Amino acid sequence: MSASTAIVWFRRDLRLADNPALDHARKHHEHIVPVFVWDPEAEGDWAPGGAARWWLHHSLTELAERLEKRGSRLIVAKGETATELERMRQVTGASAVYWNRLYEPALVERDRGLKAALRDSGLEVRSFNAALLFEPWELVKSDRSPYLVFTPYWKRMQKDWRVPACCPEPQKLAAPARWPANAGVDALELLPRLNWADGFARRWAPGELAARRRLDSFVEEGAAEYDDLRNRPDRAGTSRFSPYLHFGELSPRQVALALDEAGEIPRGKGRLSLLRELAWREFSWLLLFHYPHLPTHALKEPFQNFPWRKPADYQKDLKAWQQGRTGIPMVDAGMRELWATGWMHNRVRMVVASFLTKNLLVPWQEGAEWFWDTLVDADLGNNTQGWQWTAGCGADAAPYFRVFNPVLQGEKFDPEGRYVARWCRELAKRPKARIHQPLADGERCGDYPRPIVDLKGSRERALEAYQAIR
DNA sequence: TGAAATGTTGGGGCG
DNA sequence: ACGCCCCAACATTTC
Repeated sequence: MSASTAIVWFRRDLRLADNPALDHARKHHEHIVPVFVWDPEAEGDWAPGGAARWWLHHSLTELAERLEKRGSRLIVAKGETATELERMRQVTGASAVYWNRLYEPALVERDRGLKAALRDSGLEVRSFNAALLFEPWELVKSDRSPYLVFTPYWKRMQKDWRVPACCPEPQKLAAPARWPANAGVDALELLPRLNWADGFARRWAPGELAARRRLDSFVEEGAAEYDDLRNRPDRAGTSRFSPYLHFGELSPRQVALALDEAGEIPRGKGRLSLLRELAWREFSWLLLFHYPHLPTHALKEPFQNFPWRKPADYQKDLKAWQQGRTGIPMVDAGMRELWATGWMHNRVRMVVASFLTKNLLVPWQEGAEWFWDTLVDADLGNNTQGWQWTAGCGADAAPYFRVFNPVLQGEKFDPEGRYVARWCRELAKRPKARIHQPLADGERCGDYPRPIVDLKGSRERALEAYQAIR
């Protein structure tokens, strides 16, 4: 081991365990400089939204504490990444920069340029995989083109499956001779100015330690019932891993390894079900990597001609949807849960997305943008692919004529109406049997709004719109 | 990871 | 006992 210094550039790999860039630095260098650079301009239209910034603030704060406990620091900077890294390199005399890869199209390009520039200036630069079980270029069809249908992709992943290896968490990180200036996390001003995020803290504990607790309790308690309960928004049946995975406080390798190591009994059928969900995540990133225009453009070409309504026509409906005031109980419950907690149950995401794109004929990009700003787990791969899947214009998407009926979905997955009653308090005193129904003519229930569209009529309108591009 | 319309089957009530 | 009808339950087709 040489007495050299390495910069470890943290991005969305905000953990110490199973962090290959950090692990590599620790093995090959004496001194480590952990760095985070806030450079939202580099992310183009997809810099973290409001809810994600709240999460990021707390996650960085915790990471800084954890590093301090190990004799190190998190150097936080704000500005153009290349400039900041160069400045830190000069102060510390670092000879290497390491990071874990990101796959957003804008960042892939930025990082490629950065890597070349840093190497030209004489630094050793290496990047690693910390975010995915398989790289987007690893699992492709034999002609090297990406999979466009999930099932064959999933089969392929199972065929190539290997129990993942995780690198260890360092207990001690040697400080450099000289630390660069540290702006600190607060200087990034990531917290919302108003008290919007107060409810987030009641629901969520960001950070690596909480992530690991979540994983442990899932393996011990959640996994066995996951297969049965994951579609039930009225029960705590999902993994709730999504924000931890997005920020890299938890790696998919750690999840898969924990499930592989757990015995048959505690994990039940949950192991394969959860791995399947991880596979969807991988599939989403694969698509985005190979089709960089996906966040704004439908994968299926004919959808360029889809007769979406125009902004002037749908603005009011979009607002009602965002505020959870559509008059459709299941939809409003979901949108209110999102606003209050920065998260929405996946089943309900599909319901509200189907409602926006099909019943309201609002372009899916509007929904994707709203989710981007309000979800703590907003993730360009998952969000893009989820919206395109629901809108019917993506890879292996639900055919356009699959229109979710929010009343039936509610009756099926929230059978006692407890989810709706929780988020739409006005409806809590309604007879259980009718709780998922929109208000009937003349019926009143507090100030709960009348339905902004007729479900049957708008469904037919959506099917007619589909005829236009067939 | 749909919903609704349409088709089929079979049990039971009834003359 | 038998044919007829009704309709729930399930299956298939269509969007």
